[in-house]
Amino acid sequence: MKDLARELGMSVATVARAFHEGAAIAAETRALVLSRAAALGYQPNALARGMITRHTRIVGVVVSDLHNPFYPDALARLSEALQQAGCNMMLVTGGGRPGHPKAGGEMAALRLLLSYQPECVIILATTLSSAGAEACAAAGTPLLYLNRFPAAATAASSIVCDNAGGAAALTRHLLDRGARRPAFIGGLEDSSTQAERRSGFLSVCAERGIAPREHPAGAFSYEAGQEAALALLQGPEAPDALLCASDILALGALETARHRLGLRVPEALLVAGFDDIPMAAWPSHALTTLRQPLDAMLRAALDWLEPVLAGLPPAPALIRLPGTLVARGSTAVTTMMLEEQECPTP
Amino acid sequence: MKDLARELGMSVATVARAFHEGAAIAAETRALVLSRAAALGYQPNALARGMITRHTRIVGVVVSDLHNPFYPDALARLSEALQQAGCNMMLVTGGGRPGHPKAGGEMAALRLLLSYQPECVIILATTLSSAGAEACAAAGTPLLYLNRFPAAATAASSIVCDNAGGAAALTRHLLDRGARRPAFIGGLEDSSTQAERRSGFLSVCAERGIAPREHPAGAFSYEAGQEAALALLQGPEAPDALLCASDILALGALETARHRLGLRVPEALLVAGFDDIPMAAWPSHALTTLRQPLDAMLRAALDWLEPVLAGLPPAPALIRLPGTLVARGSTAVTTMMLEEQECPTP
DNA sequence: TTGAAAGCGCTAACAC
DNA sequence: GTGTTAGCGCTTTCAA
Repeated sequence: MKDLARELGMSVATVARAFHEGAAIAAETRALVLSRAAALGYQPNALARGMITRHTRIVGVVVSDLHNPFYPDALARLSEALQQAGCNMMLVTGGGRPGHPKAGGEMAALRLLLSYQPECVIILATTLSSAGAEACAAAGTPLLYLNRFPAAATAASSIVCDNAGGAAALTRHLLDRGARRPAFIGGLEDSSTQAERRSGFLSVCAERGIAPREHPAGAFSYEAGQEAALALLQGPEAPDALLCASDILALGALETARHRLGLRVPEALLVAGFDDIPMAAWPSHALTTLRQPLDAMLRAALDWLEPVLAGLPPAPALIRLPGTLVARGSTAVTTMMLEEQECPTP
Repeated sequence: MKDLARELGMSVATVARAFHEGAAIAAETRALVLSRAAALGYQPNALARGMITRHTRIVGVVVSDLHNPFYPDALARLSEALQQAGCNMMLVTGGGRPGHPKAGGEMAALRLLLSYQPECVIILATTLSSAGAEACAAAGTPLLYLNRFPAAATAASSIVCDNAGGAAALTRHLLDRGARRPAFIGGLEDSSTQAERRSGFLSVCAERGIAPREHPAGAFSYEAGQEAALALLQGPEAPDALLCASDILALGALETARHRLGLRVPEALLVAGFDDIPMAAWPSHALTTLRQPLDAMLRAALDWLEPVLAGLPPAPALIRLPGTLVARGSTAVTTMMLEEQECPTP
């Protein structure tokens, strides 16, 4: 910038003003500066700018599990939205469950992230313990949870799908289609998503007087779904319907039920998931699921972001948006089940 | 930092030194500073540090298509590797093909990224036209292509899978299993990946004296695979084998062939992909594919990164690593095909 | 509308 | 080992 100023015979201050929307500068001066800058490929240094203005236009994003296809999808949309808002995304990925060897690395990465003075941190994950929230609080960085409800202690904001309501709708759907021995396959033990979905399942079972079964798969992964299916579906009194805490779990269970245990879905077993990842719609799977309202969630996130980028304190929000039940072949009513329904228990 | 220095009765320089590995500072002084800093949740400002040292430890990453499951996978590993190297990742996502409405946004985002003075930019994508490379060159930022071979003009480095060799191996695999009318389903028109995979296919066809067929799907997506299958597989002289330029394409084609066209795979149609995304291994799909050597590619990327982070000019590399053919059910030899093979053309 | 000058938070010479 | 000083590239008062 100093070079540019010298070359154009102006002060650095004038050159700097050319790069600012509302600055007091003659239109022609600005045009001159900008054209010369473009020719040189010059751009103001965002680090230096950030130091002075105390606005970096960096948004930190923490994603725990890119292997669950829900997250790449959400991340892509979030990234697009941030780019449109003129922000830059710093990404931290964190492997696995808290207490896991990798969890430490995640915290270190978050701390490193915070040292770049991001405008805020968005946690797009079911994990990351409260330690992360504390670190953000200590740094004075606003925190938004997407798809996770914060622990009671934190002052963070949160935007989630109505997990309990969605799971309840799915459970009713399963029961209405003739399920008599439904089971819930849980995901990551200490995630709010899992807890809420489970409670939706349990409450509908209670309401209908059905004994709930469940299996803690321990993770939101295809492999966990496989293991859960193997553990649950063998033996005489096996479940006749599975509500899985996420689609990727459901697909692992579904594939295992069909191809390893030889169970027909939906004839002998109903399966439902949660999220509506792209693979759920593939005809081989045709997985009934609850579609998360991603668009609405991101819109809410951007609304939350607006004051934060303007330097104002964020409006602490706890937003819960309803999803949509998407019924597909994995819970289709077959003739066999209709007959069962007509003459329930002997 | 000033506050900390005052509180501890030291100069800012001493406090600063506590945060640097090799700095000349007494062990006890350092311990004192670090413990007080930890208590306050203080961390040095990375922006200020970056300005002086001219090392930001920011690595820019451009990903074009998070909807293709290959990329989240690669991104997750890259991110982990970068975090381990003490770097922070700035992510730019870019929608679609060049010339597309979104392509402009991608360039704007890249320019914004460059203004944060990243140590380098890694392009994890088949797209992003040479304009991106020029912008990096103008900014003096080293550029590494992962999974894309650069245009002749650029000075950028590149790490790719041996696409031509892999596609050739797959083509031989298909022909050895009895394919007589193989077709290639291409992806994004102007990507090097697509061009190299296509050339591998064509050269083996030529070598074996087989007339190649092909269909330009126009994108590396499930939907493009669906459309390609519909366009190719109807009519009397339809292909009996598909080599798809990527797994996600192949899965779109495979699902459509089976569920919409009623074709049996592998009995009536062989299908192979490229990449080895997780879904390829799911039993419903059991897709034969060529596994990209992601681990080796990332290792090579880190080797390339090392001098760059040290401030040295990067060793311009054009690294091509061999993949592994993974044979699965979608190209299994069936009795029917064996018979065909035993008495080829009447 | 422009220029001069101060300073954001930190590091790196250089003295001591 | 530690303090002093200058300055990274920019924005932003304040005067002109």
